[in-house]
Amino acid sequence: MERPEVRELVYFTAVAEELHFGRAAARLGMSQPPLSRAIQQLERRLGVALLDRGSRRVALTEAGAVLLREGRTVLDAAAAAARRTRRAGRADPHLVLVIKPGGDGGLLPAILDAYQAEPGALPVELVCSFGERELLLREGRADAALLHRPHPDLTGLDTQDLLTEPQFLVVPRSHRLAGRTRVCLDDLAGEPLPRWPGASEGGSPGPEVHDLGQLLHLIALRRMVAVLPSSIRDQFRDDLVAVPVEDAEPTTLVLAWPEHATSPALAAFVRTAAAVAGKATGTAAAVASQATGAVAAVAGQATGHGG
Amino acid sequence: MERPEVRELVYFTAVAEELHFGRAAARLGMSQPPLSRAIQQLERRLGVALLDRGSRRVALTEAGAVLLREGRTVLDAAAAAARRTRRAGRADPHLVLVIKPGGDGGLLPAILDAYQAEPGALPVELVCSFGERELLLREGRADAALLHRPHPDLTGLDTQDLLTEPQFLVVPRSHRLAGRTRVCLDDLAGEPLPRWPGASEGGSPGPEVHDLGQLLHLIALRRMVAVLPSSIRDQFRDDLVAVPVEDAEPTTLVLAWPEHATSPALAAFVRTAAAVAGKATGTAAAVASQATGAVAAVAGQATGHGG
DNA sequence: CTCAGCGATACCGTGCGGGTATGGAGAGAC
DNA sequence: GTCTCTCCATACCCGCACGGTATCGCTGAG
Repeated sequence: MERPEVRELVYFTAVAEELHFGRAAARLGMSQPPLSRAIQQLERRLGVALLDRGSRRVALTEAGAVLLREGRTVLDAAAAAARRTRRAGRADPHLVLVIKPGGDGGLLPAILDAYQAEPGALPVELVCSFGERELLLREGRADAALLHRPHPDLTGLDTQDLLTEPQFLVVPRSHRLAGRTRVCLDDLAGEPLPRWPGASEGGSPGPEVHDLGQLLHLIALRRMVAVLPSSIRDQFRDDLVAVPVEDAEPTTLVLAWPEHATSPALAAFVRTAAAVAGKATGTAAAVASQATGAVAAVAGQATGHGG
Repeated sequence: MERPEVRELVYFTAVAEELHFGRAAARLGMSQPPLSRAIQQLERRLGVALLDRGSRRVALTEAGAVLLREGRTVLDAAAAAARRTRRAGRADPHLVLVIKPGGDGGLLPAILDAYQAEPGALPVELVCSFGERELLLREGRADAALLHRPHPDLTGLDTQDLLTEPQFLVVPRSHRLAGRTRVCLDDLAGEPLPRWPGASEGGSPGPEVHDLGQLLHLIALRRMVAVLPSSIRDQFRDDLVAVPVEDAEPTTLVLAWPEHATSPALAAFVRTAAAVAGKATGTAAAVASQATGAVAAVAGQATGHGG
């Protein structure tokens, strides 16, 4: 089979990113010759040239570009494997749920209460993060996350829809649009929109925002406006108003977890969340509809904890 | 970060599968003591017990079960990385397309012709496989595959719909259902259905089938019947007839490829296939609709080949 | 009680990963 | 042209860790 070793992939990734053996060696905390040798050995074992060595310039070959991309996924998978294994071995089993503060659609208290009432429920540790929430799942740092669809990249994750909400424009009372009964997206031309860490860089050049309080504060200060799900109004300050955005497509709150997860505790949590959301919205028919295979399959197993 | 090494994961996987150090060591072609040590070292580095060693019985801990599952994905990713890299470095760049013989909906000749007319088109190598076609993609052995939706597991793959067809029951002329103008699935109770390698084991206990000719032959011999997409009738023998199955949901022929693929040649192939399929079915609107992000993103790049 | 099975431990050799010193080839300065 | 600087490859050496053999210790079966 002739698989590359993790260490070799780390080395190659460093060189491929730096395009410079000396700097890569420094980054790896080693000297340059063994690094050169390791790359040569990797090339020999794969039977493929990975780098074009001009004496003044190092460049990736086609194969090298492929290995850089594929190797990163291997390294990510290995790191996630280590983290998930360690967490599964903890003496105090618990579920880690990552949320966007204020982004729970008001459902979270009911979900947590209902889950804690389940037999064999584990303590749920909440982690707040504005951006990169799905990254925490992929890295094995969390068991589940509350996200919003449409979402840039849900590959590798399974999901359960919880709640679909219309979107509202949030502005200070004194804003030119505050009196409108509805607006459309074109009305927002020129308005500064929030930008959270990790989100679309090129998009809106507004200030970077890290939590909901800060966001609402900045809106109140007329530094920006935002388009948010309707449930955000539960957490409103007196000086803000929400106006329906008629041509913004509704957003769906989804519970997401790493695909192929097998933890019974996670399965119970997903089931509970779907049931609570279904009860809250009355669409009981949709409940437990779409929780994807792996977790559904283990729903019957005995006990276990977050992995 | 403390990532496990590939070699350690291979060792652990062997022990976890055998639940026996001696047999695992034999399978790995080594002796038992270094294997024991390696597992101990892995456990020390992860800070987690992976195995319960009863003196007569070895069992997986919770953490061990997690690492077994996660480790397999790491090993698969590493093997796929090696294969894709090797293939990208081949002197004769080409695309590998895996098809089910007879399962191309009649579109394949037109797609191949149109693709070869594209600037920078690579030779396309066809690989025929009845079962496990998506496995070849995941393993890095092929660049693209023709599959049918609904499909058991498309995770990790991007897809482009090509053609949606109603399904027909295929029976010999002398069959009791041959004269019907339509049937429904209930009519098939008791009929032996084909079983292809890798497909649902528990399902239909019919003979195992490896290619289309064999399948049609077996149907003609009254050893089985099959429900197949309508385009199958292009390849019919005189002694078979096709009857519409009114309650079988239509099947969609999809072109699938590993997600995050970046080969421009593959992007061109996907574009061409979508265009040909759109032209054939008249639904030009759907063309290039849904070819997912990564490949679409590289459609503009210069040249390259199958990775 | 004895024996057999199996994993852990002890000990040893060698191969490989990593270090230092040096070579050699291309690009730029003059 | 040649001098020099940069940067990767080669040569050589060392220590460790991986793998092998021998043996121990535990435990369950008879």
